[in-house]
Amino acid sequence: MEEQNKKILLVEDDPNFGTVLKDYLMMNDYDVVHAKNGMEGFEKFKKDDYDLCILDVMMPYKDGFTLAKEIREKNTDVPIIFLTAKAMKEDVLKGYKVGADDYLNKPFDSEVLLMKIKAIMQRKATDSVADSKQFEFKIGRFDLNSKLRFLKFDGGEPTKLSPKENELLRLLALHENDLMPRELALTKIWRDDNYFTSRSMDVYIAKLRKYLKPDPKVEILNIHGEGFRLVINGGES
Amino acid sequence: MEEQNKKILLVEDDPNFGTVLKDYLMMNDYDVVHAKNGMEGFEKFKKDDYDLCILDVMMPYKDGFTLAKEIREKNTDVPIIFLTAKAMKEDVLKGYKVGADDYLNKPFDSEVLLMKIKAIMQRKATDSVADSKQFEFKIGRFDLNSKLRFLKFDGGEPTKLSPKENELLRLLALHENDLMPRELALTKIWRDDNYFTSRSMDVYIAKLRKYLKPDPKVEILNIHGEGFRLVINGGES
DNA sequence: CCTTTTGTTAATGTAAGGTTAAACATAATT
DNA sequence: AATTATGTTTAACCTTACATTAACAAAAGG
Repeated sequence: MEEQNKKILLVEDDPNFGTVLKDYLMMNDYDVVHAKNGMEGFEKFKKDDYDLCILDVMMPYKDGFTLAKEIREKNTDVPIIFLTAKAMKEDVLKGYKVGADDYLNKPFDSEVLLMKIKAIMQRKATDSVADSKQFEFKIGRFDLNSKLRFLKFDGGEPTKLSPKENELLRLLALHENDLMPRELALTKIWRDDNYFTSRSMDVYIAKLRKYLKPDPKVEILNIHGEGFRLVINGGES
Repeated sequence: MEEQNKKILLVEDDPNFGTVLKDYLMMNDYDVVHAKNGMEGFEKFKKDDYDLCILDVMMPYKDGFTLAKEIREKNTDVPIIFLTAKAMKEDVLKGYKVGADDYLNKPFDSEVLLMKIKAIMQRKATDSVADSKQFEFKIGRFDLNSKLRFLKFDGGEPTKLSPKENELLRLLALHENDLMPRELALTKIWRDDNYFTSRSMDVYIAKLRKYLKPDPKVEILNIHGEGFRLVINGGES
């Protein structure tokens, strides 16, 4: 079986440049979908799964950062590369905060872009081994569907989870019975590790504990200074 | 105990710039080792484990790329950031080929560097599953899980250990039946060897002895002026 | 001895975590 | 446009966990 081509979402409002770049990437064996603006970009993103997003920062109506934020809400993992005309510091910082994987100033060399793409794809390839797209978890008498953000108790009526609640519970479940380091959740979910995000996370731990109360065998334990542990008591006898 | 700081190897031949950068990074809670040239950089790299390498490209004797290649031979995973004065395309490509994680042109904004470092560490944070250090020990009838900081007696209810208790017991277990020098624990755990830390350690030895009391075969013996010895009596007959 | 090192317990101060509510922000609905 | 619902952050206050220090007793070793 030959390798499936990687799928790239390219959002670029300049039609000439966009077309040229699209063709160039396709010549290099990537499947490219080209959106002409932020709106369209988001629509196309929702409709399909992509391995990488290349976003122009300067676009009318909806700029690249805003688009990136929307994309991040739906998918915390997909790599994002920003293209920008100006090398403004604030922009770069803003980009990294939204979770940029890389940053390119126009005009850039297409070969350099290719290398960056390769490097990023490679990184993701190794990461994803551990990451293993997993969306459904059994947590004691609960069922978590992390894609729909539903938490069901004994197969009854599902409780809706907010994005943060959901992500946090998912991370905990991925590390069931094992340590889920604070830092991991903060960098993965909050994308920043400081006093406030840390307190915010504590608030969410409290919320999750409340949700999980119906099953006394399920607990979220704290490991002081390290992180949290989702334990299912009497899980394996 | 607070999170262990990330360790950065900085290889930069310009003493002024290097020192300033080092200080700046240290102010931001990174442990930084500064090497003044490629040779020294490689020596230091071999001697310790680093979470990130920041390499100047233009250096006498051994340039950053060559150094990076050597580093890659020993460690395929450690992230590398290149610093370079010129934004030459060949350089950038060469950098990515050697497995660069990022690339910065001098002069760069220090905040941007910080964000890049954060982003990279974040990426690596997931991988750390593969880190596999030694976390589990059998100590007589006890089981120590040094990751969760648990000490179980006869497979019963685990006792929670504090970070220091845990680290100290782990060090003792690593040297089971053998001398664990005072100095080792003090430098490794307390990061300082003076009267007070030494007394503090004695307090922790007392605590550990209390924990270990249930199994009379397990003892922590003192070797006057030298250190401690964790012995399991009748361990191997 | 008598000085240094170690054993042990208790007191203190600081940092981290638990919890609740208010503030803020954003999207959805009217 | 105004209102309501929803999600998230910030603030406040309280509790628990942890590390250090002090104080005093007991061994060790010259």
